[in-house]
Amino acid sequence: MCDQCNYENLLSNADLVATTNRIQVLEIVGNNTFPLSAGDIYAILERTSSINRVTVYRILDLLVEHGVVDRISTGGRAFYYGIAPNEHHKPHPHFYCRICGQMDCLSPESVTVDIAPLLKTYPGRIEKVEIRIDGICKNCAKVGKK
Amino acid sequence: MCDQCNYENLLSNADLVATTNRIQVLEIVGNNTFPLSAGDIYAILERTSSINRVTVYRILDLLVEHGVVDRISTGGRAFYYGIAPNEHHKPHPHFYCRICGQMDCLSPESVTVDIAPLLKTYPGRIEKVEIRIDGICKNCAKVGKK
DNA sequence: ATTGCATGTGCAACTTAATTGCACTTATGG
DNA sequence: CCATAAGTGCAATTAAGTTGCACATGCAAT
Ligand SMILES: [Mn+2]
Ligand SMILES: [Mn+2]
Ligand SMILES: [Zn+2]
Ligand SMILES: [Zn+2]
Repeated sequence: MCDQCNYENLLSNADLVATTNRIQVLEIVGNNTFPLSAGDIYAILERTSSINRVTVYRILDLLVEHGVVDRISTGGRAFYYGIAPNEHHKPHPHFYCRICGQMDCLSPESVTVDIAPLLKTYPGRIEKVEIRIDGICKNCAKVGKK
Repeated sequence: MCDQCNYENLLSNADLVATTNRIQVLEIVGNNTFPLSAGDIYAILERTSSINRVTVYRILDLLVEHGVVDRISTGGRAFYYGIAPNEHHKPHPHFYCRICGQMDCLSPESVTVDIAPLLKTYPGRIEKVEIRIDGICKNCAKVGKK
């Protein structure tokens, strides 16, 4: 297991004390193969822990602020969270199903982007490029809900 | 003024009765050079009209559903709305300032995207590709808020 | 003209996701 | 041990959007 996959290291590398709550939140985000909402994360945690809902929000904010976790917008009302891009985890687009709310990670190669022209001309500070595909996932398409 | 720039035509072409309220909402969205939130749109409208807040939300939903208006997600909590892509209005990315919440339309050429590989392999239905750049706009960068 | 119906709108109440204020707890250095 | 800061819990609040239901308006069939 590499340094980047050890959640305690990920936290301390980001100048964050590795508290039990933080580790647990980060484990859920990191072990999941697709991004989850704060509500999803809390629902999973509360089965085994007595962590407070607000603490989950605060930890997620903190992890986003320190670049450990990525806050991903959806076609819906809640944010989703996934491990932030790093050397072991290339930036990649996501697919959001407008029926079931499930978010998929797409391979970095599935969509190619070039923001060079923007970088040359944009007068503000660019911090993040988010690419999201919206539609209906395989499962929901099968069920035939249009 | 072309057909696509006449808002009453835009509505009837989308099989929507051109009521005063719908025209007014569409005018605000269409005449603006950058996307606005439902709250922004309502704030502008209520100065001169007695339209209800809920009606604004319902009209925006309807316009999105009929492909007249585009619902754009941000790095923040509210959706923004702009004229949907059409032959006079190419799809383009947006910039969202995390400080002031202002959203800019970027030129279609500023970012190039190729989703061909995804289209070949993705098993669900793809309805929309959204590209959003987050960061700090020129004005807010100047003020020096980090 | 009167009725019936569908569409459009207004208003109050509600929901969801997230945030805030403040108190309590835990960890750490002196 | 104490002082302080960091971390957490809980209740209340907010922001954005949604829902239910009543009223209004337009139009077609009688
Ligand atoms: Mn991902
Ligand atoms: Mn635009
Ligand atoms: Zn789905
Ligand atoms: Zn700004």
